[in-house]
Amino acid sequence: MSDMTIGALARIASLAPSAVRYYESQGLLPKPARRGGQRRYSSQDLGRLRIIQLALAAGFTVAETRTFLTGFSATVAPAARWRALAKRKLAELDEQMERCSRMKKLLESNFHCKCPSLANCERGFAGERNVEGSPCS
Amino acid sequence: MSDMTIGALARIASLAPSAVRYYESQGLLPKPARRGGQRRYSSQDLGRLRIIQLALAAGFTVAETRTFLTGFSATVAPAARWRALAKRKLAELDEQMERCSRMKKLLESNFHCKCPSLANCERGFAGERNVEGSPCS
DNA sequence: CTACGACTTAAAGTGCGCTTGAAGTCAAGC
DNA sequence: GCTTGACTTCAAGCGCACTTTAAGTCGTAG
Repeated sequence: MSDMTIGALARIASLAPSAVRYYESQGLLPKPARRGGQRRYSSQDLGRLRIIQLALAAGFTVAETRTFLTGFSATVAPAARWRALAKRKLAELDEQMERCSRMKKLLESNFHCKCPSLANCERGFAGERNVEGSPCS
Repeated sequence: MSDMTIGALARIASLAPSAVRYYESQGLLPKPARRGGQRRYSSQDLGRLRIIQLALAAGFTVAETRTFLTGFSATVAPAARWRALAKRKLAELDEQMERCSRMKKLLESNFHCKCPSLANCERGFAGERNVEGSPCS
């Protein structure tokens, strides 16, 4: 599992080698050991990469992700700032899940009627009455 | 509620007038009536705008959102295609909620220990052992 | 009449998260 | 020795969702 090239690591994580280099350039991944000028990665690096992928997929920016991975090294109270950011992001994640849930409901409410679009049939959307001409059953 | 200018509509929806014009240019909003050359919006337009905002916030692209709003007008089986896309997006929304949930757990697991970063303290992350030197309690 | 603020257009610019291109290096196989 | 393929760097390019800029129009108040 250890001592992977960037190509091998990228294949396992299902992303492009260029993305891995980009993460390194942005301080998300540490500068790895090299052999013959080429980067070599361990399974620990893979673990870290998976955290990065999860964070980015969950909507974190590269800067936020870096902060969570590396902390606030330059401040007087790094842990306190970390917790403050974490708290904010936890709230944002809740909001995002709520939005996804609402969008799901909107889609589902239209899925089982005859309307081929949300524009004609808006039943299920908060407070909206059916638009005239909607083929809603 | 009806007969709003673009500025009024944008203020209510908490976005920039330029964003509303952009949505119109992308076919998300219909071309509104005009008075003295200026766009006038109804509360129905506001309803549609709120759907757009929800869809985009939930991770839909502009093109996907347009499809859900306007349907597939040029195909032989619009409703069938609409349903196929809706089904795919419902699955994607589930995945996104799952990712958010996993990220929340990762953040929470680190929130209550002494680590000021995820890099040092990775407890709670699937399969990961504590990194040596981690101040994890 | 003039000044003001909010609107209009089309085109160019921005920020983010990468990707691509060009030119070069390295190790293995024939 | 030479080719091959995967790697290297750095800079430029891309797609998306807007935003900004420049120059102009409209309706109201003074």
